[in-house]
Amino acid sequence: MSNGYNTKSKNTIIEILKTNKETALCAESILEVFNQKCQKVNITTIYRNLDKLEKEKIINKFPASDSHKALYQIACHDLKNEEHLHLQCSQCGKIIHLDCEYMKKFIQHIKDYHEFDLTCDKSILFGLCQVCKNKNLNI
Amino acid sequence: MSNGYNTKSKNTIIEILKTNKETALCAESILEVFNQKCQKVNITTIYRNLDKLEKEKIINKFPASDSHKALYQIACHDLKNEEHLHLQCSQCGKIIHLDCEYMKKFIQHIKDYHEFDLTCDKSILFGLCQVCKNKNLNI
DNA sequence: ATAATTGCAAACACTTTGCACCTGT
DNA sequence: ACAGGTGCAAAGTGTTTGCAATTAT
Repeated sequence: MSNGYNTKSKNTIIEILKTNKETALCAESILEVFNQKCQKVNITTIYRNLDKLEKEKIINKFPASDSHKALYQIACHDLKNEEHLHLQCSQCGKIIHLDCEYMKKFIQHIKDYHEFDLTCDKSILFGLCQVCKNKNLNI
Repeated sequence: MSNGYNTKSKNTIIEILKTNKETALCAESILEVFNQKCQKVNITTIYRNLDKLEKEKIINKFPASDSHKALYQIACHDLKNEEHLHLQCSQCGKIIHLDCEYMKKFIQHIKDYHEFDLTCDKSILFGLCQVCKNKNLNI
């Protein structure tokens, strides 16, 4: 019934992910921020809390990608229950939530025409964001 | 200049991936087929050949997905150099190459409006294909 | 002949698990 | 009091690497 105890670790992780809404972080990065913020915590605790938070649908887990690390992000409730796709910059890790007509049409088209039901919250499209593109030009 | 020696392992792997065009396989699955087909080979050899074949652009590697394993597929030259997206059924592993107007419009829109350059050959959209959908209903 | 490929064992990185101890309710 | 959370060490999984032996050209 309950979602377990209300521990400091759990709350701190939520807090960290909330202040990093536009980025998806890996467990290790969350640990780093955690340890700067307050007392040291073990990576195991991070993983266990992330698992719980995912089950509670408070956060969203993107399975290991190019970097071989799973990425976590606070669940996006602005977009309600609407299915939407995510873009991730391979360079800086930033996640862009796609919420536009093109995306909706595209998903519907895949369903209708290709007879394929997308699992949006497990699907990430990789690429390069504007900021990194420009950064690369200046090198 | 050259692409190394022409070994049996390398050719067998290409052969296996060619007879599995519609699916993307992980290293372990390729090994299984390999060992049924002919003499035993080590998983290390599979990985090393896959790396080489990817560099030679003969195969396409999709970074670790939901299953935590990288998936490999013979490069799709039917669609020329045209960028296209891939759908993969989470259940049966089938890969669908998307080649339609909606997809092209969608990619262009992401580029123009969201200022994000997709890396199509690293991006997989997960979901459920028609066959598996029906299979699940009959259970 | 000699450069590339292979097998094996060990290393690696990320993640999970077992168990004794600690904390929240 | 006791269910649930934590730290530590160890194990697990997929992948890579070092090195000596083998194979392709």
